[in-house]
Amino acid sequence: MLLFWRQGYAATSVAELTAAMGINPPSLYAAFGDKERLFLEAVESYQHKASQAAARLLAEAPTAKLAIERLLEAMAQHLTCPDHPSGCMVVTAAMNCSSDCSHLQHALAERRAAGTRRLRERIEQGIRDGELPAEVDAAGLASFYDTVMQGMTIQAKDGANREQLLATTRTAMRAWPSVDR
Amino acid sequence: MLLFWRQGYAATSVAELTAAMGINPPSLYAAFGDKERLFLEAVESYQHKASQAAARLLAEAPTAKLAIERLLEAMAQHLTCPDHPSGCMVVTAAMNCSSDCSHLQHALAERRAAGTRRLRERIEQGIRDGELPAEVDAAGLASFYDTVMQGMTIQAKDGANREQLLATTRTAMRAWPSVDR
DNA sequence: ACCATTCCGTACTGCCCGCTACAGAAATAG
DNA sequence: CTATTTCTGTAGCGGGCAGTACGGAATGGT
Repeated sequence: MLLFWRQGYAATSVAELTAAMGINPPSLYAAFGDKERLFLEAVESYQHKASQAAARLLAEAPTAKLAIERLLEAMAQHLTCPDHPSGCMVVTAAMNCSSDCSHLQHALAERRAAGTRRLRERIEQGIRDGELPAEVDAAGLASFYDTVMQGMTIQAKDGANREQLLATTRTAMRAWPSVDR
Repeated sequence: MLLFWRQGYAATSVAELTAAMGINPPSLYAAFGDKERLFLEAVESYQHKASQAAARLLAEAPTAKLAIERLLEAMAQHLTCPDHPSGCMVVTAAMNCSSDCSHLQHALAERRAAGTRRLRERIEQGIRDGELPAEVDAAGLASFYDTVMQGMTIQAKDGANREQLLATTRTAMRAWPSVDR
């Protein structure tokens, strides 16, 4: 998972994977089928924790605004954690793929879309709770904060530190619709 | 350039390049040296137009806020133009690289950093012109709008249309510091 | 203790990669 | 019209890729 995370699907060879796992190619193929299924399992393992944590964050925050804010902050923390590669694996791992693995790109794009959907649902909840005017475009707002988080992945990969990402987070929260707008 | 743009450096083979150019490998190597230098020339050609247009936009806008707003709008237009691959080549083309081409990643990261610098300078100009309070963090604001643009590249690659990106642009402009803040 | 089965390490396959040697064609010069 | 030079197309180089055939070692049931 760490190799795929750091280098992406195509740039990571089976030889690197087997070396990192301390096994030989036949064991890898017996256990996972092929490189592609191993990749999908790695993504699944990555996202299981990440998306559970995000879901809890979104659910437990008292307001939609706080939910988004905490999610952005958690993302800033996650993207710059020194214990693993920087940036979000779901965003970067299948960015440069030739045409023969476009289904991997689509699989990850689908996961990103699912994340946006959860964001939108939390914002819609905020509208129902009266925190936001009914005419607020929940999908557009979710898309905006998703865009910011994906941009933060690029920034993190380019070496931005945590404080810089948190500053971006604070700036992004200024775009939250005010009650009188 | 279009191939590198769509697929990235590593995923584009010399065979594809020669086929697209209608030449044979020896001609390519005689003209460009190797695949890497061809890539750098393609990036240079890409960015020459793009960054000139951006510089003009930034310079000609009457205020810093309008400059950033028009830049974001132009970016939304560029990222979703149907005449070429979606997304920004400088952001995506060397995202997944193995360790042996990390210098290409750094070269593109440097170009991205140069873009952020131009943004910051325009904002600092706005501060000098009294459009913004002196205590505004120009670097942080530039970094924020750069983050949004880079996130828009991911969105465009995931199929977002122009109107969606323009909506994100409008939302991002709400984060612009107001005079009384 | 014996045997069947499962595991694993070596060594390999065919394939495509970036890149190039070389021969024949085209163009230019005398 | 020939000689020389420049270009270009074919065919192939070593090498690394994803994936596998197979023999021997470890395991476990009887």
